[in-house]
Amino acid sequence: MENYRHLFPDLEEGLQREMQEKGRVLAVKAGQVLIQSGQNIRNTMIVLDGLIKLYRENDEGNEFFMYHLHPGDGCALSLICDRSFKLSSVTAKAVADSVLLVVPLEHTENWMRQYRTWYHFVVGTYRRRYEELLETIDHIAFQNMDERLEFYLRRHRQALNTNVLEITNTQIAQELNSSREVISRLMKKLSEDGKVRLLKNGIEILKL
Amino acid sequence: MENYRHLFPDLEEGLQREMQEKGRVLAVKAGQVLIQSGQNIRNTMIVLDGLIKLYRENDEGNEFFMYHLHPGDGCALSLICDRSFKLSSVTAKAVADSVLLVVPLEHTENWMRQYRTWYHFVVGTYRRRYEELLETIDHIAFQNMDERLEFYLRRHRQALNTNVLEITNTQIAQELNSSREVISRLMKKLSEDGKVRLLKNGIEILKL
DNA sequence: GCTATCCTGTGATATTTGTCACGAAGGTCG
DNA sequence: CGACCTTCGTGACAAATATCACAGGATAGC
Repeated sequence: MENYRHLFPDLEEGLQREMQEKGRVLAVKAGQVLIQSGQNIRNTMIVLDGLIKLYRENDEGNEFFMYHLHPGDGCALSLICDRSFKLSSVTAKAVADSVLLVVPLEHTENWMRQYRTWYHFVVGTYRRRYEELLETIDHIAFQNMDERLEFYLRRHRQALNTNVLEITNTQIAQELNSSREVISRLMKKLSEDGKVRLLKNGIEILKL
Repeated sequence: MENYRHLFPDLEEGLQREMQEKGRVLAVKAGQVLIQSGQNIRNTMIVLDGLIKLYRENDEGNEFFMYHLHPGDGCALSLICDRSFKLSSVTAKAVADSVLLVVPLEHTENWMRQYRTWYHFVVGTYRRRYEELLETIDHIAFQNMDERLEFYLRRHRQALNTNVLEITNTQIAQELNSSREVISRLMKKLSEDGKVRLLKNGIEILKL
């Protein structure tokens, strides 16, 4: 945890110490599922390193990409659980090898009243995620697949900080709840427009 | 405010007094717009009476129904604003004549640390709205228009607590970001299936 | 009663997206 | 090398939804 203090410049000294004492550092492998849909939440999770992806899932096994969590981000759903240990309705999966700080919920509720900076952290987290969800709704509600695909690519380029995304059309189709063929065709169009280049095992983003 | 105490059985005595002192009671007419997209938020709003509808809007004037606020509900976006006075990205409109409690943000941040019950109130509010948004995403992402329409009708019957909705197809189409004709056709189907009855100025929900 | 307006119903058609079928390219492993 | 797997591209088709055009009914205001 000491190595990660730079991620939380706004959190006060005492709080940082408590995070170190009460929290457990957990390393996870790329691809590992952290929270399964329908599982109880008993811990707050904060990303220290790596990258986490959050999905919404439904009964029939369809999934839908919500947003990424970067180092310094907390998982909104697990930050405030109101003691009721509600069921989680999303799936969190590590995109890259990642490191998490796991803190039992009983501590974080105390921090909420004890540390003004923690309150700001939680409030900021929730608000950002809420607005990110709103943005997602905008896209599904108002836009066509081609625009949504471009947005998806931009988002992923930014999150992974690379112009080359090693990802299959099948995977994209799943996360946008579309079908491989549709993505394939749209991708061809993007390529013809010079917006991306199709590599043999991924996509290079040229200008989006 | 005294008349509305029963709405907040969980809020502690001192807090209720402060709400009464610091808050301003505001009556609004049905149809009135409370928060316009892009407007600054400087006050927390809590619904005391009536019914408020929240919409997401985009640049081209399309709107999309998000959820209702009932008496006792706080407006999530305005509850925690993190002092940054961010722009609001939604529109709130009174469905019926309504009464609101308006509290300047500087007070509510203090309450957050001072009153444990306020903290729970805010946390609960945010979480519920967050999950409501998730549910909305499920519907747009995974379901067809007919299912979404049924869900819309159920939601409105529940919110308005009546089986007769005085609402036009045009209005529904807007809120689902569809078109009047589509709603008209689907409504006919619902009627043929005996799920609704089409009245001359509204819809009676029979079994949904 | 006349006109303007709003809401509705409906056919025809276009667009978007999903589904099915199939073949090609590349990779892995025995 | 050959069997197998995954991925991709693509044509043909189906389904869902949007759009256009138009007509009828209700209602408010004059």
